[in-house]
Amino acid sequence: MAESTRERILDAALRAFGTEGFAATSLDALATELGIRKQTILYYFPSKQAIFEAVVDRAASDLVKVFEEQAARGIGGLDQVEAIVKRVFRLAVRRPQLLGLIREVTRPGSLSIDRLSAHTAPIFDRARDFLQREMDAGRMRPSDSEMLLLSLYSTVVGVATE
Amino acid sequence: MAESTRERILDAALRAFGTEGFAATSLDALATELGIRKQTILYYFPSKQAIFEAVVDRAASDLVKVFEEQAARGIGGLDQVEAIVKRVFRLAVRRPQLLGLIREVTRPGSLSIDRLSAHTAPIFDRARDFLQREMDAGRMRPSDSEMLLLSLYSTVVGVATE
DNA sequence: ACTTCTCTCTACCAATTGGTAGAGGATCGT
DNA sequence: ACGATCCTCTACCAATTGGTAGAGAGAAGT
Repeated sequence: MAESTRERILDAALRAFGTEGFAATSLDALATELGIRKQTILYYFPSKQAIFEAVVDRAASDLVKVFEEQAARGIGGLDQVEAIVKRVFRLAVRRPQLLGLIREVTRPGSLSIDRLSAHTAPIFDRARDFLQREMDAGRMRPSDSEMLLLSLYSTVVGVATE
Repeated sequence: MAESTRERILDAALRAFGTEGFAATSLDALATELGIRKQTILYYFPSKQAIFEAVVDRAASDLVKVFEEQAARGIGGLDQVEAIVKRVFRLAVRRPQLLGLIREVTRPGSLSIDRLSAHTAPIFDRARDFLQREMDAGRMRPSDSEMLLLSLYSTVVGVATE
């Protein structure tokens, strides 16, 4: 078997949740799309909510992986920030459902928002520490924040028009 | 009566569709929130889809109104563009549900996407004509497009940090 | 007094929803 | 040959969904 049923379910769920939305996606529709029965899905995941959480977990770890890979190169300075943002945005462009998924997670009343922030909190911490270190080392002045924003912006536009 | 029942329904529907999403919003929940019965809603609107379309229509006309008001001042040049973008973004910040609504409209399989573009098409046409005129008049060079983007960006950031 | 129109209600319905219970078919180690 | 485990299935259920039918209240016009 090239891809396990469980993985196939997660793939289809990511696409469906990210484009149609969580509420608009029924287990029956998901199953039909995969050529299986709804109960097969419920064998792998105890509930619809559990599928959503698994999808969020996997998407978040994909994101974290991309982040870590680029962060590990440690070229330092604004170039470092730019490179990371560029890679993350490339991922988002290549898999737009990820953005849709974030939208679903951040909906009011979502039970999975803690799950996402649990994954991303370490990243934000590292980013904060990095900026602090750069500033302490004199490689970046606090007033560079506008420059940073502008730099991020041009990166985003660059990737978008690519 | 300060506000007609029909208007109250549209207000609540905009908030609900824009934040929870179309599929996640049930007529029962909407009615309960308004202290009325679901069938009262269905008296004013023939179907849930019709409510959505009415909400889109109203939101779009709000947007168009803001646009027209600023466009009518006709100060010309990049300042004109900036001023319009600024006002539109202010509206979006003040009523974030509008952005959520756009997301719902642009979902795949949405039947209302034509409805939105019917409202916004004239705006885009006017914008294109405006840019063409400015370029023909020599007040803006085609290579200014990057400048334009940058200008829009700083406007957005400016409004956001406001 | 009677009709008409506007509005909100109760009562009900078929379809779909997420989820449970459990049968049966493979494939495995023994 | 034999359970045991893994997987997918059929059958079913209670709750919720969007929507229909129609009663009744109130105001307005005649």
